[in-house]
Parts: sequence; structure tokens; C-alpha cells
Amino acid sequence: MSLAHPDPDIASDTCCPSLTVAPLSRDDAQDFARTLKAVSDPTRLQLVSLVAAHDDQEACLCDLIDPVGLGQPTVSHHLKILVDAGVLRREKRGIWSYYSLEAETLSRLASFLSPSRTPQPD
Amino acid sequence: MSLAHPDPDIASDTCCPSLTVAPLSRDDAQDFARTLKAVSDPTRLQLVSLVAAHDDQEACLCDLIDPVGLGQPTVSHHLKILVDAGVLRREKRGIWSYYSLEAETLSRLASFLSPSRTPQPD
DNA sequence: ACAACGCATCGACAACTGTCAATATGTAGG
DNA sequence: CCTACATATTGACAGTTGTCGATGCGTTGT
Repeated sequence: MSLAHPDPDIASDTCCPSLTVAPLSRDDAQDFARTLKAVSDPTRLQLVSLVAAHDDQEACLCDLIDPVGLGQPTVSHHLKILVDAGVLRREKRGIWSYYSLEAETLSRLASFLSPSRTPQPD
Repeated sequence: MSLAHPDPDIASDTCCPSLTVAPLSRDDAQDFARTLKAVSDPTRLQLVSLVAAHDDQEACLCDLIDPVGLGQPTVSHHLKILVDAGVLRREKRGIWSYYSLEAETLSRLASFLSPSRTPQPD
């Protein structure tokens, strides 16, 4: 959760932990694992890519059901997981739920995984 | 698997797919999901960070058991998953198994997740 | 009010996952 | 050989996960 909603009160010395720089604390590891788990499913990766590639960077559930080829409750369930993880944002307009990208979460994940210094010894 | 071992024979138009650029094919989605799943576990994240932060960017199993606080078979199991995913490399020297980082896999993951163009419309 | 529609939630079930104790494998020293 | 040691594999078990059908909940139109 703190990944998606960083709390300014937290003044620990680990401002933006990186995977390959120092040993992770248990808490940081669990935090990043939670977010990574949300995107480590083929259907959810497809959903994120479909939302990102859609017209105004947003799509409603009905736009996503056919492309992934699963039932409506299942797609809704996957979208909820992505929203809870801070990867997608949901906005209800009328009858429809529109999903859009929460870009910062993805970029935070990317910089977390990215090896800071190209570690190629010898 | 093709994430860790890209095959030059594959000459499709998707050379290095990105999450936020175009809809993912089912195959690409499964491929990346497999690798992401390997690192979406708190213990395995800790293991990767421990290996990366260790002296010569490598560590043997015995170095990793205490820090993660789990049994030897469990740690060995997690390491196998990371090796199979192409995140770590294993090298047996004498009695010990030394694990080191396969940096390219992580950086490939990072650039896959990274939003290519900061998508902040309106 | 009523029916139709889009979406979320619930309950159930098979499949997968993380963990451990026990055991196997392989290597080095006496 | 036999023992000691580091690691890998196996079998088992509880907990989690992805999927579906059925149902519930708001919103729109008639």
C-alpha cells in the first residue's frame, strides 16, 4: 500500500529502495512483492496494456472483456486487483466504469527493478 | 522462457514489447508474467537483493539462509525459481553453489514496465 | 414504476504456491 | 570406504489464486 500511497510521515533512511543496491528490509520486500504480484498475471498484463493503448488512455470494462476472452466477473475481479495495487485508476461515469493508468506506480516499479549501475564485473 | 533466452529466429514485429505502448499478445503476456511471478514474492526479492549486495555480486546458499530466516530446502527452492526465470545464475564450485545476478533479465523487465512517454494527458 | 443494461460481489471449486521434515545426491578429508 | 558437510529433491499440507455461475446494485430509458 505504501508503494501506491507514500506517506510523507515515513522518514526512514530508505527513501526509494532499489533491488540491486542494498538488502531489502522485510517490509520493503513485502511492499514491492504485493505490487509486483498484481502485475504478474498474463490476463492483468493484457488488461493494463489494453487500457494504456486505448483511445484516451482509458477504457471501460465492456471494452476489455472481449480482448481477454474471459467472463465479466473475472475481468472485473482482475481490474479490482490492479486498482487496489495502484496500477490502475477507476472512475465511474454514468453506467460505465472507466479505467486508466496510474503511471507513477509502474515507473516506480521499473526504477526499483532497474540495476542502478550496470553490474558486469570482470 | 524467451524472456531469458531470446531466440534470434523470432522475427516478429514485437522486438521488445512494452506494457504501455500496444496491447500485448497472449504469448508476450504469459512470457512476462512468468518472469514477473518469479520476483513477486517477498522472500525472493530479499534473496535477489542479498545476492546483488554481497561481496563479489555472488553468494552461496549458506550466506542466504540466515538473513531470510527460512529453512534450507525452502531457500533452495526459491533460488531454483529465480534461476529458472533467468533472474539469477548458479555456479557450483566445490561443495558450494554460488548465485549471482543475471542483470539483463531485470533490466529487460524494468524497461518493459517503464512508461515510454510520460502519459499525463490534460 | 418497470425493464434493460453495465458492473460489482458472493460462493464454490480446481489448480497452484510457500513452507517444512525427511531423504537423496554429491564432494571433500581421513 | 566412511564420515561430515553443503546443497538438491521429494512428499505432504495449509493457504492462496484464477475462474465461473448466480445474484445484487445503481443508472438509464420508457
